[in-house]
Amino acid sequence: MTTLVWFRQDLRLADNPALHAAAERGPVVPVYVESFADEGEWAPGGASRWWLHQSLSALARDLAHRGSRLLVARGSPLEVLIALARECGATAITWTRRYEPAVIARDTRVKEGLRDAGLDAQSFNGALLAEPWTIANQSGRPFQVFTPFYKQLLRQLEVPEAIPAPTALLPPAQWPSSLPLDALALLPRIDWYREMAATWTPGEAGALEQLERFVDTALDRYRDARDRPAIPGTSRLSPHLHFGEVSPWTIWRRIEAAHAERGIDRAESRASKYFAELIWREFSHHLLHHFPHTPTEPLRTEFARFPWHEDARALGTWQRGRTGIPLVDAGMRELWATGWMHNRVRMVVASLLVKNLRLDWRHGARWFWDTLADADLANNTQGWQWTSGCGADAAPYFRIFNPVSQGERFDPDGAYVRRWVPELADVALAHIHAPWLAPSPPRDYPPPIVDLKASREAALAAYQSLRGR
DNA sequence: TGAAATGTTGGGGCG
DNA sequence: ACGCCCCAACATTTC
Repeated sequence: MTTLVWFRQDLRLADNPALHAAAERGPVVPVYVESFADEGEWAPGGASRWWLHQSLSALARDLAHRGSRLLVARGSPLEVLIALARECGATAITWTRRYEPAVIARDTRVKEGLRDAGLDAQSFNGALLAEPWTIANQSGRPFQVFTPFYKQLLRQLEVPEAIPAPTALLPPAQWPSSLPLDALALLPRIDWYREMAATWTPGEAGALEQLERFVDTALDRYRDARDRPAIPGTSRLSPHLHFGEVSPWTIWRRIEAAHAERGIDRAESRASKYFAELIWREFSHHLLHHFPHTPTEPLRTEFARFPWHEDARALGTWQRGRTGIPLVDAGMRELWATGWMHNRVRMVVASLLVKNLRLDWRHGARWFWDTLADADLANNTQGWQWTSGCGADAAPYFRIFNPVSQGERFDPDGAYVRRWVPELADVALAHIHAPWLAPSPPRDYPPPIVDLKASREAALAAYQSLRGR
């Protein structure tokens, strides 16, 4: 029996239940269908499209090494898949589930349509440790606070056996026609991605390499080093995870094995900070599934009438990394150059935007969507609502980061700021996070866009106005 | 995964 | 020896 494998955000061969199920039954026809129109306003942004191009091209190579191919098409998945199935005599289709509201609606229609057409359509979980509908609190409702969600997930966690990558894939009797990958025009016409290309290796091999690098060089000191943006103390797996180049289970098993080798007992292993971060990703998907309006609406409804400012100039200054606040500008420039920003710095730049500048969090979420290679609707929505204080288990609104003291705490030698803000290369360490206080501030670096103390107080007052009613 | 203001404690200098 | 003050360090409260 020939099976189409519809690749989406599971761009890997190992630990891929949809591919495995197909390969067990006979010939496999792997296919990617560009159908961004179905994703509406959350079609992939520029950085994500660059990554997707690289990742698809890596997947095509990996498939070729196993005697197979990656077919590329664009348009309505239902029509494309039915046509391809006819062309190559496939009778079944498998894929890995996604959780974005628009995609769920689309996939439901696709599954019905395929079955109406007499095809065997089957979807699998290949992206989450626990799918959103498998976890509920005592009263059967979704969790809205992280810690009880985290504990419940750990309680019911059962690590499945790894599924090895198939060593060979049977080709169909006849390969259907395919577009060349370039026809999807995922790469920008202007070459702005040089630094991204130098920073990342998209694709399954790159993902597994990065996992090994993390385990070898950063896992042991993760708890403290993960907050230091100047050093590679985080996993840097987020874009790989978003595109499914590595499964969360592969990561989980690898970390558990490393802990075991290093004499860390099971309880301590389970309690590790890195696992908690993986489970934040699960929590984000849980929230997006149960509260599908949250990409555009605050979960806490009173925030619908929060007095946001509208200031296109300030937004542009923040986006370009010209706020005059070193840690913020460093982060925004790291994002622009590499398609990624250290998580500690994401919280700081977000706090400045929504609290000190008091711009609507949706402007920030939109900018991150277009510039992050790891842009993920669940994580991005959750992260912005958390910072803004309008989400589930959110930082209270009055929790306002001071980018100067955050810089002093987490970039104590100024290395991160100096790396991304070259105008500050010669500023003394004492003033690196607040150069406007230096005896002679650098001339080519702007003064701060806001007074941190005054804007903090104004933000608190705005928050009070919500509570007063 | 906050910061700043306010309160408390205790060591040490000093008359 | 003692009380007093200062202030750093820490804890608590507030936003």
